[in-house]
Amino acid sequence: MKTIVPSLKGTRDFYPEEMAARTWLYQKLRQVSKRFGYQEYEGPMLELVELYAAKSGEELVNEQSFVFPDRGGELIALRPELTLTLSRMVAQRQRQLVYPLRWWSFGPFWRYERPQKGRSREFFQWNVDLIGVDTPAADAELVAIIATFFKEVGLSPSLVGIGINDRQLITAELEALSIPDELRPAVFHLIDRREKLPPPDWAAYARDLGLSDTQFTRLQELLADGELWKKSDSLRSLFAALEAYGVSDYARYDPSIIRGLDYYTSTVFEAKELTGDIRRSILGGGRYDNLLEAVGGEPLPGTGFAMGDVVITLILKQYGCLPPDLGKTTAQVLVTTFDEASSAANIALAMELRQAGLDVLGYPRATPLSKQIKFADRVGVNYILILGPDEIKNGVVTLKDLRSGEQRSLPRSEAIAELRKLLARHKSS
RNA sequence: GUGCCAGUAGCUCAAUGGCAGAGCACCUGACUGUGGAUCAGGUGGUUGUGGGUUCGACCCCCAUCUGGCACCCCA
Repeated sequence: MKTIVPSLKGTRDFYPEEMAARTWLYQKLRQVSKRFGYQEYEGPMLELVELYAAKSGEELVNEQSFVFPDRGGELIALRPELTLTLSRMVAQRQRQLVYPLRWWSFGPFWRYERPQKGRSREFFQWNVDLIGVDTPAADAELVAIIATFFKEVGLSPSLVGIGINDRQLITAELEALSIPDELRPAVFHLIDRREKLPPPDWAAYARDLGLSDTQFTRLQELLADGELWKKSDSLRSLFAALEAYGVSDYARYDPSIIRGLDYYTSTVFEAKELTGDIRRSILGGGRYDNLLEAVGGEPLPGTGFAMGDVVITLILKQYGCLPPDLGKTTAQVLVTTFDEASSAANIALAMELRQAGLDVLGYPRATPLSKQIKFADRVGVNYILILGPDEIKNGVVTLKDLRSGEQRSLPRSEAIAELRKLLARHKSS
């Protein structure tokens, strides 16, 4: 074997089958986003590092981004997320945009992390944001979009769920426990770790942070309290709205959801697979009411979420939700090339079909029919047309259905209409 | 960035430190105007890469790359 220059760590090659899966996913996202009236947008893949500095979270920008100096010495980042780009784009036109603003996007992102199942260095992300309103109903709309998407791709509430919490609620509870403000980020992190660490380690971590025994006990009670949300006006409204949307079966209160990014101000949520072995979250999001100010705009509330393509694709594959014929050609017909003499007639026939709107493969060489039929079979075309000397003499074409194996000859002038009929029937069945 | 596990044909995997193999896939033929099934035959490898130990290395040692698991972080 010759040496092939390897692909870069953490990148993926999209062969036609994977590309078809990605496009399929994109179409689902697009459909759901549109259904809720969101508009598609896109930002640059390159941003100045300072856009992210201290707003996304130390680690994300300092350790987990691709950063390099450009020829002028400016520090450039391959975008690790979209929310700050979105905030900048909104801030730049803040006075002329119409609110509430609803935008969505699907594009590539990069994070310099150690690749693992469900995590690559280059990935695609669905971003959906609603800006200009700070109501629980706005958060509920986003959760409803997620639930609608799950339903649309065939993931039932028994397979995936959306956990919801409010950082303000937890903050208030921590204050009630006399946990000092400066300890809050650390305690948030502690809460975030609970399901990951064995209980003794978790307890040790809490002690190391300086929590007293009573504070620790109360914190555990908080996290076990499935009714805690009832103390929060906004969470009560949010869950009531989800009821109205008819998506309550996907959503549930989860006091341990905190999220890592620093810019979330109140509502936070996260979707996960409920039963399977994929532990990484499918998507995450929340409310970020200070972000516009942070990038130099006027204060403006916002809420949104992001879903990576890697985990969701694994899950869709696992549950057989992806269409089965993704690796197949999308061509509908193969026009064979019988021999050199009839080659021109075959090319002309193929072009006629294309002009009629059919997706048509030709065969760029005269070889035995057996080869061409085998090719059609393997590539996944269902119909083939044969136009050889006999057919040309009689003004007909031979149409073969590869699934049934049946074939018949029909007047050449009727070929298009007949194919359309067969394709329409096949599509509807 | 840390620790652990793995890497052999296109794929899934064998091979006590002693001749690199099987199944599937692929190609050819049985079948020169007809695919799938069956049968017969065939192609395919610098054992991830580079060093070392050894008479001899897929096997042991070191480094490195890639993937996976647990961290870290997060989509």
